[in-house]
Amino acid sequence: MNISQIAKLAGVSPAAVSRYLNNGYLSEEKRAAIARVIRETGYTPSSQAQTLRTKRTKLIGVIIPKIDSDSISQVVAGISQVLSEQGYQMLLANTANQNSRELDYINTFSQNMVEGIILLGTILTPAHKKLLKSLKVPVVVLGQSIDYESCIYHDDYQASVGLAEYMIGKGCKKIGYIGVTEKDKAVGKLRKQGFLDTMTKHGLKVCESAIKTGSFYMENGYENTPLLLRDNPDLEAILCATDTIALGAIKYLNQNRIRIPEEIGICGFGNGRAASILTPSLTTVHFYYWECGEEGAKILLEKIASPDTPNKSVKLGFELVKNESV
Amino acid sequence: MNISQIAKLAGVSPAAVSRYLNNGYLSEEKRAAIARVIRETGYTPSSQAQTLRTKRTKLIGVIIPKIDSDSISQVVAGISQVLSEQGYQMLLANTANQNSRELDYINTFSQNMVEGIILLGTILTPAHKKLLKSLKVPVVVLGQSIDYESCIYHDDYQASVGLAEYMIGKGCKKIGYIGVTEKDKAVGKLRKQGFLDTMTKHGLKVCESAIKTGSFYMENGYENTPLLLRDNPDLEAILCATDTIALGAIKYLNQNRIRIPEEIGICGFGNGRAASILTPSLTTVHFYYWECGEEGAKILLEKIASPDTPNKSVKLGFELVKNESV
DNA sequence: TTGTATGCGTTATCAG
DNA sequence: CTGATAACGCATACAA
Repeated sequence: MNISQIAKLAGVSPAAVSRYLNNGYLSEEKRAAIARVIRETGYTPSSQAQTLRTKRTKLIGVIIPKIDSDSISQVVAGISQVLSEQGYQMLLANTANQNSRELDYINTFSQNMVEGIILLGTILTPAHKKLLKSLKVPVVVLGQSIDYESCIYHDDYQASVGLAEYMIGKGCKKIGYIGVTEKDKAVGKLRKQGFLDTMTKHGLKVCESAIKTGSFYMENGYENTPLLLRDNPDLEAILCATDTIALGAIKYLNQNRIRIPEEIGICGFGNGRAASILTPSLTTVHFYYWECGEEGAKILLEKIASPDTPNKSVKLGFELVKNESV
Repeated sequence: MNISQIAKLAGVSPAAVSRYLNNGYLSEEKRAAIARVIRETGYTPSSQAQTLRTKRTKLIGVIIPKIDSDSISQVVAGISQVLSEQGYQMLLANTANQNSRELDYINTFSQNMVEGIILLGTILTPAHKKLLKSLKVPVVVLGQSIDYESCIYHDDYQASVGLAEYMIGKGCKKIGYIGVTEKDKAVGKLRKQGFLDTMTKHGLKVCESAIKTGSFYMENGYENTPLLLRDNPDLEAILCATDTIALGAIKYLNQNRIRIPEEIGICGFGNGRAASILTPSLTTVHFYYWECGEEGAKILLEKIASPDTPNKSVKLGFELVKNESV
């Protein structure tokens, strides 16, 4: 069923039907006639053909490193809400932690298809910068601070300082750290730096063996905690770069009957669902993930509406969640 | 940049370029010439125009009730993997638990855009049935058993029987239940029925006040647990229809220093990330969520490839995760 | 206010 | 093997 068949049935020209669809000039009678035919036939215009003409797809590409993560799924939920309110659809691409696929998806998306791209950033390489700057479609990067595109990010450094101060305030002096690759500037580098700087400020040493690095998964915490304890028998607490890593650490400690926080204190980042349920509940920081997605989508839609809007970079706050694990 | 400009630059006809793009008949020299021009210009074909001709969008619509859920995000991850392997993109629609929006999205998707739809089912009404049966595009329903479309679902009933048997085997006689609306056949009705049937089979009574119903969120468990305890002072255990609900119950019990499992046993469904981390760890059943998404996507792609494939309905198994909470 | 004619970028047909 | 040409379904400039 296409526009000219409808026109024929309604006894008008295809152009009239098009005008009907787009609220153009039309007499009441014709309007009514067309309305009736469309209702009876259940006709809907082809969005492909519309796009071919108007160049508007109403599609936003969203690229994420993984979907089964508390924090990311919240960001996506925030994005999803704003987009659907504005009549946009979300094309979701999951790189499954294969960084190179980010570039592929950015390309695929930008070639055609989407009007804008939201990238949940992890490791942003020079190749990213080059590719992103070359795009015709607007981009917003979430979770990492960059200077060549609009971005929304969390105050990872200060959050880390906050947690470290809190741990030190609780009397911990010998604190270990389990993090992720520093190639991830937000989660890997800044959180670690905030910790180290705070320790230094208080005159506390952190030797090389008290710092471990691994993946974004629970295994990281589970496998590095015993190493940390082996290398630092007098360890009093562990700061983990994410709640998920902290969960892995807790799993190991529980299994080995090491009491939290009496023997070892634990902190994470992200305030995931499990944090408040655990016994003892996990001390962590709350980041505004949902808002991050929401705000990111809004900024992207603004950029689409007026392409010459200057880049914005928004730093979101955080809240210390002082629970019982330290 | 379009196909005829490329053709002009390469000194061939647009048709030749099209053939180049689609692996048609072409001499080596022309092929080389076209390849060079395409490389130099960075040309990519317009997927809209391609679609307009071929009717193929390479888009799959996926409709979910919420994104920030352990189980759902795993299903989506499974779907995502299969689709991307096959060169399909995923259009994700999040209804945010507004059931009516499911119908809207099914309509939007099916009108144009997508070649197939995956629906993560919750409450399937007669309106759903009518709409789904009227669609031209293939559909696969995940998580609910229905007879008019292909579906992949879990053995909710037997899983519930398994948990109930296990609890009874542990000596519990007075068991309460916190569930969700029975309009959700899989999670609401079957899980409850499996529990009730098993209790009856063992000659154990479950009075009305030992059964509570609420949302899919933690609040359900958190708010209904005290009611359950008030109405049934001699309660020995609670079976919760989801891990998330169980987490809410555990939160309440922890806050009120009611020991698990000594005073009250707890079970859930789903084997979410938190289950094994909790102390005591949560007894639950493992469902194959990732595989559910994977299998669903495969079946959908089969249906797209050969539209007259008969409907399939696949029941996935489960595994009892015997942890410490009961 | 209305209709005609044209083109968006591609692919399929068909004659060469 | 190749190229001209006609669709695909729609929106718009322009003429009426």
